[in-house]
Amino acid sequence: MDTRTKILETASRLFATHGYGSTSLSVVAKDASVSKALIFWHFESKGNLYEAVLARTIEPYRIEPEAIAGLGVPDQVEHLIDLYYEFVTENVHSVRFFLSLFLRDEKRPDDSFGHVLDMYRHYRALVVGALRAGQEAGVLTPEIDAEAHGALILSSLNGVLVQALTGETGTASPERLLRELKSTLVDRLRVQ
Amino acid sequence: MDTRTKILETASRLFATHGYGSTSLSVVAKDASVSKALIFWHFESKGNLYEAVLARTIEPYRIEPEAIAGLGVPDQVEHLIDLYYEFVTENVHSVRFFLSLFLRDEKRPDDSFGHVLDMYRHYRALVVGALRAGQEAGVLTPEIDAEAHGALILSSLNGVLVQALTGETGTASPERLLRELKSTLVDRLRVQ
DNA sequence: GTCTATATACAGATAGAC
DNA sequence: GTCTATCTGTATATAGAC
Repeated sequence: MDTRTKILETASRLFATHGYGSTSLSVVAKDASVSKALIFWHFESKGNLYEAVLARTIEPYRIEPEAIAGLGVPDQVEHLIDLYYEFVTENVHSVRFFLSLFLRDEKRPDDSFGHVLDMYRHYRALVVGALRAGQEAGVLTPEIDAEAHGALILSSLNGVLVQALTGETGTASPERLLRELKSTLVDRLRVQ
Repeated sequence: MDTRTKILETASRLFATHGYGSTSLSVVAKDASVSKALIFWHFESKGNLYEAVLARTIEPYRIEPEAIAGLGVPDQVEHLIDLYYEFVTENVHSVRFFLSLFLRDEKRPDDSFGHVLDMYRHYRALVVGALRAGQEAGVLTPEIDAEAHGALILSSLNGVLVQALTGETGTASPERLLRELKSTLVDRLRVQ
C-alpha cells in the first residue's frame, strides 16, 4: 500500500472514532508512521485531508436495483430491505461516521452529504415503487398509503440499524428485529 | 442566572453542536461573557466541565409510567409511543447530542451513559409488558412474539426520530410516520 | 468570584535538505 | 516523496491582583 493510501486509511479511522476536531495531524502521522510534513505535501491542509477521506468513504457506496427486476412484488420489497441491511452492516464504520455527522453541525462538505442523501431517497423511492406495483397487481392490500408505508419501512430499518450501530444490546438481536420487521411491515400486507 | 449556570448552558450548546474536541474554552468564555480563568475556577478542567454538562443534561430525563395505569391495553401501547415521541421532541438537542456520542468513541463518562441506557431499556420493558398483558387479556393477537415486537416498536420509533433529528426532509412528515407506525405496529394486532 | 497576565504545550502549517 | 527543523497561533491551565 502506498503512503498516500496509508494516510487516508489512518485518518479515516481516527476521524470516525474521535471526530474531526479531536483528531490531530500529529496523531495521524504517528499512527500512519509518516511525518506530519508528508501529510501536508499530499493533502495541503487538514480540511483537504478530511474532504479526501469523505470522498473516499462514499466512493464504494452503490446500490444495484437491477437485481430485483425478476422477483415477484412482495419479495422485491423484502429483497430491498435485505440489500439495505447488508449494505449497512458491510459499511458499519463509515455509516456510523456519516450518521454522527448528520446529527451534528460539524464540517460537512455539501457534495458528500448530498450524495449520501440522494442515495437514501432513491432507495426509499424504490421501496415505495415496489409497494405501489404490488397494490396495482392486487397482491398487496390497497388499504395502506404506499408513500407513508415505504417511508416507515425505511425509518424502521434505520432504527434497527441504529440500535446495532450504537451497540445497544437489547433483548432481541438485530437479525431477529429484521425478521420481525419484514413479517409485520411486509408479509402482513399480503392479500390473503 | 448565576455565572456558573451561564457557563454550563453555553458549554452545553457548544459541545452539542461542535463536539468536545472542536469546542475551545476561549469560545465558551467569550460566548458566556466571562474570562477563561473563571471557567477553571468553577470546573477545574475542561474534562470536568464536560462531565458537569452531561450530568446536567440528563438530570431532567424522566418517564412517568403511572400515567398509563387507567388505560385499556392497546391504548397503553399507543400512549407509551406518544410519551416517548414527546420526550424526544421536547429534548431534541440533548437527545441528538447523546445519540451522536453513542455513535462515537468520544469521551463518555460511564454513569451518564448508563443512566440513559437504563431509561431506554426500562421503557422498552414497559412496552413489552403492555403487549403481553394485551395478549393475556385476549385483545391482541397471540401470533406475535411480544418481546421481539416491543423491541421493533422502539426501534421503529427511534428510526422515525432519527429522521426528524437529522433533518432529512422525506416525503412523509414525522407525524405522518408516527401515525403509520401506530396503525401498522399496534392497531393491526387487535383481535377482530 | 472575577479579572489580567502569563506559563507551557501542542496544534496546523512552512522551509529546505536529501 | 519523504524527512528534520522551525514558525506561528492558539489550546489548556496557573499565578496572583482585586
